[in-house]
Amino acid sequence: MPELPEVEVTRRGLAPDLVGCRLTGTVVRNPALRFPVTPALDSLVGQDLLGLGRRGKYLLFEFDAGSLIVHLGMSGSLRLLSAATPAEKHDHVDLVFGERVVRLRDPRRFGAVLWQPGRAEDHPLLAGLGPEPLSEVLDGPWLYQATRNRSAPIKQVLMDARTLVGVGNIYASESLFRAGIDPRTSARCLGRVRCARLAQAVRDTLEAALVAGGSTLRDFIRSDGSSGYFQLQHFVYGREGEPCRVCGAPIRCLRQGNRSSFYCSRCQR
DNA sequence: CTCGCCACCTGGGGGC
DNA sequence: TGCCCCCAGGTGGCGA
Repeated sequence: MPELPEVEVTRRGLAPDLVGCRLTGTVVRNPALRFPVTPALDSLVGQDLLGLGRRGKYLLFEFDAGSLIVHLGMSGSLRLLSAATPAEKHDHVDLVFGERVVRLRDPRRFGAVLWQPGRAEDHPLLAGLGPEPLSEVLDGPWLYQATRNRSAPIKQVLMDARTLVGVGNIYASESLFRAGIDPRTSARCLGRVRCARLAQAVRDTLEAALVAGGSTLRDFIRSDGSSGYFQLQHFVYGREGEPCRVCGAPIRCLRQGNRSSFYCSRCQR
């Protein structure tokens, strides 16, 4: 489900209403997410939320003693609701802030809710992550250097969080289309020019998706319950057989690492 | 190291 | 209708 734009849209939707508020309760209806939900969420009750951060696709609820790390997996969403709203199926975890509640819904239960004392970046899941794609770091020279000893297809290297965080299956396909690069190209075969084009394409794609509120295909909804609409602007993702928006050739689909990759064989070489 | 593949889990859609 | 198989936005962990 959520890639960087969807997670960031969620963060921006929640932060203005929650930062500075006191956590007054927690509810764990089903702790069996990808990892067991951190026991004793209760110990956070009474603490003030100092900030709501993000690292890659992880949301960081920052308290004085550490951070509650939340990952939305494939099908997770966080909504801000009245605390009186009845929970429904797949509503696994609540963070209650007085009259309001942040509710995690995650049908597939690939998400995670983990407590990390101290600095969130010290958590083992976050420690090995690559740089943020919307930071100053991502540019042509950096991408060129980062791909030199990577023989895997560029699509899979883009989706590897140790290379770069935040780019998942949708935005990898979309970024490669915008850069005019075939997703099967070995990463190390990209020259400086194509690396520069791809770095810019990743930034442009993620920023355009952010502006559109992310992509809503199945499960993703914003914290206020509304949908993102970037899916209406997808050039290739989910468009197999439909005409390329640039050249009209039919969009093709192939499997890479057991994931679908969509591309235009005329625009991408 | 890196790569390629499997696993986790539920639900929706298509084909028969 | 019902059943079965495939597919889905992520990513840790395994063996090669």
